[in-house]
Amino acid sequence: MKTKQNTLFVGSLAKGLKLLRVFNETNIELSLAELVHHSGLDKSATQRLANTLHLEGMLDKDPVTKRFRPSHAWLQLAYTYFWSDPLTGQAMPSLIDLSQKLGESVNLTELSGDHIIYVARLPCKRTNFAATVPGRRLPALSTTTGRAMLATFPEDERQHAIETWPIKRFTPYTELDRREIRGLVEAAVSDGYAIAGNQMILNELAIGIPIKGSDGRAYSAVQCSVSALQWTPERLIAEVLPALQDTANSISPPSRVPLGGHL
Amino acid sequence: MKTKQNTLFVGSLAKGLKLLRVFNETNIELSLAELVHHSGLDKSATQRLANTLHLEGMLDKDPVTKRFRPSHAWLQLAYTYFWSDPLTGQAMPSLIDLSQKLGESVNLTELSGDHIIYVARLPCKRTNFAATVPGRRLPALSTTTGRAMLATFPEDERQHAIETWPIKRFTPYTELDRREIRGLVEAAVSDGYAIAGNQMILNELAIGIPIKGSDGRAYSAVQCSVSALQWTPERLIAEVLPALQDTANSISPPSRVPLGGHL
DNA sequence: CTGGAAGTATTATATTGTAATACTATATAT
DNA sequence: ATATATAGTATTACAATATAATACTTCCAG
Repeated sequence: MKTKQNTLFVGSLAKGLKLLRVFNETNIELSLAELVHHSGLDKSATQRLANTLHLEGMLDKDPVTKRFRPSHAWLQLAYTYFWSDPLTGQAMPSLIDLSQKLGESVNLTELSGDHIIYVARLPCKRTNFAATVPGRRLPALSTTTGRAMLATFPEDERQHAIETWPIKRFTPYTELDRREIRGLVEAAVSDGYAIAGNQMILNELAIGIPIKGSDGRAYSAVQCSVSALQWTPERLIAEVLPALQDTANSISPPSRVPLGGHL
Repeated sequence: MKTKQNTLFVGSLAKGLKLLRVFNETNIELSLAELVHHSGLDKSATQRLANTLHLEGMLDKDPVTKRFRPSHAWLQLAYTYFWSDPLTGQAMPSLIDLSQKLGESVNLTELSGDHIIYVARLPCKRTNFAATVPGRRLPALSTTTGRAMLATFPEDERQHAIETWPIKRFTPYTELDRREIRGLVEAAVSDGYAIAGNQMILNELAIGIPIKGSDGRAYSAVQCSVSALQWTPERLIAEVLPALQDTANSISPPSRVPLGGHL
């Protein structure tokens, strides 16, 4: 390993993790050769590392096609994560109540560097697969919860984030203009919530509100997303916002140091 | 590394993974010393490996207490798992419909060696935290879905499993007698479903049915769990079973080689 | 203020992972 | 069918890398 020339850095471990990270929405199942290609590691290293990951139960290997794919262990790690995150345990009951009360999809997100990550998802209507499973990471500036959390930050941090944090197009209507985004975040500052439509998915309308800590800053948020075909922003604010606020208030976030955003 | 003296085995990677696996429901956050203690690795190795995991974003480190805990990356891995598992995408819409229709909690499990693992959970009522998040692994013989899946296996495999697979006590009522379990599995063979109460959680009643592949064997199952205070087994069978069966039938499991059970 | 425990840093050493290469099996084309 | 290519698997000599011992630093508790 040439980078991180540090005696406290174990290159082999880092390379193994790199192999895990090659898998994603599109790379669902990979052959050794594909693993080599996507990881940038050489054939020998990939062979040994992938084999180790397989023996250790981190990768399943199809005995006939010889292709590797994520194992159940990946799910188990998430289970452990949920236990380690005090917020999830705190929030879960309220979120269930909320989703039952509204009959609409409810989500819990956390700030993860300059992204948000979905921690808990309670889908009530058929949607996008991506919108039904936890663990998705999205650019904070492109999401209602990201903007709602950012709105709780001091002026200077907020401005810096608006100027530098990443944005990505998901639909033809995804907001890409940072001046517009500034306006939306500032609106969230005064309103206490952020609302948006068609940002991630077409015909989706979402409203997000921050879960503030004792210092007034939010590192997590609750969101409700509904179909734009059946709802209007006005109705969302009138009918959903109050319940959402009750829920957010019922969750007292454990005070913790904010987390970095890797992987 | 003394074990696995194989040139295709990278010990450092395995040790790093071992460190990850030290975290669980109870070991939520660990100091370096605790990591040493639980992993069995020496101080130097633990130091280097934990540091690497931290630098690679797999472990968060509290800058003040210096303690390590699972990072958001653990959730992201689960997200990738969900994409890699064709069953999840296939089943999700039907499961959402089912949970909405019943107004009760619905779960999707897969066989993972001699355990089952919860892949998707759609909680509709407040419960145990453990019953609301995916990734939990339980001894197959102790669960309705495990028994329902096992019931689709040929006689000899079924018997072998009943005699050898692990069992664990969760409540004072958890069935521990393998002869009783045999009876329950055989009932599932003729009924096509398994039902049980108070096995994992007190006052919980659950019914599970297999999702059979083209060969007649099931490696996944759908389950519905309700409160024993409001339901009787009879009512569960009368009112829930038909919908559950429709759901299971609507899910055609992708034919795949069954998976091992590691971690 | 002192002692001890926990975290961090350094270094000489050889164990471990490496990369090159050879082997085998499977698939595709002629 | 046979040849050719492509992918997966196995082996080995070598040295780079991870190691373990040790020393340093920091932070509490007594």
